[in-house]
This record gives sequence, structure tokens and C-alpha cells, in this order.
Amino acid sequence: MSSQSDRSIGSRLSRDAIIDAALSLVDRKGAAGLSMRALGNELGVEAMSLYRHVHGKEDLLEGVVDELTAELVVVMEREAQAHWQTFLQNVAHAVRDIAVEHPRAFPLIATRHPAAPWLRPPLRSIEAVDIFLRVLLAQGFSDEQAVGAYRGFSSFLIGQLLLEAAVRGADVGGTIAGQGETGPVPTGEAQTSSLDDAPEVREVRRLRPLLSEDHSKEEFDTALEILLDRLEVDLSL
Amino acid sequence: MSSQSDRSIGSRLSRDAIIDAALSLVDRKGAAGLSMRALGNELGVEAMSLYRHVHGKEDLLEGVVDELTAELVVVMEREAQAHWQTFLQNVAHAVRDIAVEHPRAFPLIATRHPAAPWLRPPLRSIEAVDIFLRVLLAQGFSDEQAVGAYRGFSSFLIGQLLLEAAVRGADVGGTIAGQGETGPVPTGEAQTSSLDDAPEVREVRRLRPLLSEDHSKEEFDTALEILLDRLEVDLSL
DNA sequence: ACCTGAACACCGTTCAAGT
DNA sequence: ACCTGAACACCGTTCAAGT
Repeated sequence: MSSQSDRSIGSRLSRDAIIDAALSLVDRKGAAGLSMRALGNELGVEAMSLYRHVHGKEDLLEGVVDELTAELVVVMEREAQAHWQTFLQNVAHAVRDIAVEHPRAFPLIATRHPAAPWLRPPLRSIEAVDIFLRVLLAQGFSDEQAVGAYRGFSSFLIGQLLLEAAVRGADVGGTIAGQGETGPVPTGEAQTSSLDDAPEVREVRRLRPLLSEDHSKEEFDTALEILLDRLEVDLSL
Repeated sequence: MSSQSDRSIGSRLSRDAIIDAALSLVDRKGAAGLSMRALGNELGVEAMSLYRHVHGKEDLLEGVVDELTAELVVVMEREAQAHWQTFLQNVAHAVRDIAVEHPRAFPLIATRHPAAPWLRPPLRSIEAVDIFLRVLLAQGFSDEQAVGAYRGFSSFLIGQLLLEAAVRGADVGGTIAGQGETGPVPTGEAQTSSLDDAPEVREVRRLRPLLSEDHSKEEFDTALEILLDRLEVDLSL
């Protein structure tokens, strides 16, 4: 049942298995918890063995991001014939699913530099961008409108989801590098008292319940609708 | 003229001097280039000496982010009497100035977890949020509208500026951890040929000039106007 | 009071050596 | 062919020791 015996049943070390294990480690411990040595340990192998299958840690992280976003190309190809609004809505929700399922890995998608400067996360592969542009161009978008939509869509997704993932990732366990998930997290009351002694925090104090409410799903959907409405207006000019 | 002699003229080691040097190091080498040892070296001192003034690397990074965002509270207090649209526009541009001046440090603002889960970057201090809410509440925003504006404003800034900072930061020098700024960057032609042999990249290829155009300032301004328009519509309902 | 040397427990990575 | 031991050049951090 240990990782080691799993592997010795014949699965062998492979790039895919290594990337799977790396993603699982990031999901559980955060990006700071991913080291070549810890990953080797997870797989019942010495760290040095990993270098036979990945070119180094950068390549490994790239692999993790690629695995996380691979599903997006599948969704985009499947929905390529849909109306562009439906297409964008389905892609957006597919990206949000990734952020919700992997809150501690999502920052990697948002912050790692794509292969070219004109690629923007989370649609950071040439194939993904090509499908994106083709779908919009086929439905009446001009070149400029399609490229503008790519940029606006990218910024929208990163802005919404990086902040949502941060909240969800913090729930899973502290992300402060040195501190494991065993740290005593002061709940509500303790935090409250430390805020109250500041001189000018009246509104924050009064509105804290409201500030703490989670409407991330609704906010995402309405912000997405606003983006789609704007694109539609631009299109009809 | 060396850092060491600068310090021995009497400036002494201090938390502020350490944080200044850390920010400068991140600006020049990226976050991966900031180590306690490299920072000590920069200041003409052993790494261990830094621990007398900062509590550790996490505290140091927190200090860097606080220094980067300190100016925002100043701007907000100065503009607190302005119309809320002017107020938000000035704050937004102040945040963008930070991203443009410190493209390699800006990801720290976007990704480091604030002190409480209801704080969102880049307005990640209680004081900043309190001023923000007070200004809006004083001009007719309901509690819900003010909190909603805080969230929308935060997401907008992170989405726009993290992607803009990534492009500018890549220009300054490769952000891939192991690779210094001396790596030979293939310019245009080399990248082009590597993309062309893929089967289905027609639109990306045709639109690459358009994709590479930098309209970040205009896009920021128009996206900001759209956000302000939406808030105004909500307000008048 | 302030800085340092030495040490500890980690990193990523390379490469000759083992099986 | 695939994995490992040993080694190198780094990390963050602690603490007794120096000045």
C-alpha cells in the first residue's frame, strides 16, 4: 500500500508518474513543500533517479502546469462549434474547476512565465490560443477583437481565480513556507482582538462578517457575464 | 563606493535598510535571487547578522511587500475627499505604478497570503481596506456595494497587472530560477521557426504581430472605466 | 550591543559507480 | 537500462563565542 510497493508492482518510474506525484504533493503541502528529495521519497526512490525522467525542477514544474491545463484544450476542442458566448463560458468554468480542485497549485499557472511573452495564463499554450482565436474569428470577431478578447479573458480569469484560490488554499493549510499545517490557527476571536486596538478600523470591524462571506461562485458568474456583454457590445458596433 | 563602505560610514544595519536592499535585489535578480546570504553579501555583512533585525525570510518578504504598498495608503488618504470615481482611478494608477516600477517584485504582492482571509491583494492591510470602504460608504454605497466594489477592484488590479508585470519582468531578464540574465534569448526568428512546424497554429501565426503589440496602458484604462461604469450603474439602481 | 564562526538540516544537480 | 552513493555548491536558521 506504500508508494514504494505501488511502484514495485511494475509501474516503473515515468515522467507522467513523477508529475502526478508532484502535483499531489503540491496539493497537500503547497509549492514550497515540493522538493526533488521529498518527491523521490514519495515515490520510494532516491531524488537523483528523477533526473532520468525530468530535466530538472523547472521542467518538473512546467510538467505540473501542463498537466493541470491539459484538460482545457480538450474542453475547447469539444466546444469549438458552440456559440462563442457558450464557448467562453465553458472554458471559464473549466479553468475555475482547476482552481477549485487545486487551490495550492493554481498560483503556479498564474505566475510561471509562458514560453512566449504574448502567451498569457491560463491559456498558455499555442494550441489553446489558436483554438481560442479560431472560434472567435469564425463567429465575426475581427483580428483586433479576438486578440483583445484573449487578453481580457485571461486577465479576468487570473484576477478572479488567483484570489479565490488563495482563500481556498489558506483553508487547506498555512502557505507560509516555514510553517507546516500543524500551526495553531487563531480562529475569529483571537484575530478580532488584534485588529480592534487599531485606531481607525471602524468600517472594517463593522463589515467583517460581510467581508468574510464567500460568494465566489456568484461573483465569478456575474463578472463573466459582464465580460461577455462587453464583448458582445464591441462586436455589434 | 561598495555596499560595505556605504554601511560603515555610520548607516548601521537596520530593518529598513535590509528591506530596501532586499527589494533592490528582487528588482534586479527576481525573487529566486533573494537569499539571506546574497542579501548579507549585498550589505557587506554575514547572513546571520540579518536575523538581529528581521525575524526570518518570511518576515523579510512581508516587509518588502509592505514597503511596496505603503505608498497606497498615502495616496488613499490624500484622495479620500475626491469623488469615488476619481479616488478609485488614482488608487488604481498608484497600484499600476508599483507594477511598472517593480515588475519582478509585483508577483509577491499578488501571491503572498494577507494576514486575514478577507483581505485581498493589492489592498492587503486593514488600514487600506478601512479607508477604501469609508470613502465609498460616505458617497452612497451600501455595505454590500462597498464590499463588492473592494472585491471587484482587487480582482481587476491583480488580473491586469500580474500579467502586465510578467511581460515587463521577462524583458528585464529570464525568471526561470536556474537561469541568470546572461542566457542567450532567441529573438523573434528562432522562436518563430519553433512554432511554425506545429500543425494547427494558423491564426496564432498570422496574428503574432497583433498578439505581441503592447497596449497595456490603454487596456488598463479602458478596463478600469468599464469597472467604474458598472459600479455607477449598480449605485443608481 | 552587535556581529560572526561553526554547525545543523536541508536544497538542486552531476557523475562515476553499481546492479 | 535504470537506479544509487558520494560529492559539490548552495539554502535558512540557531547559538555559543567573539569584539
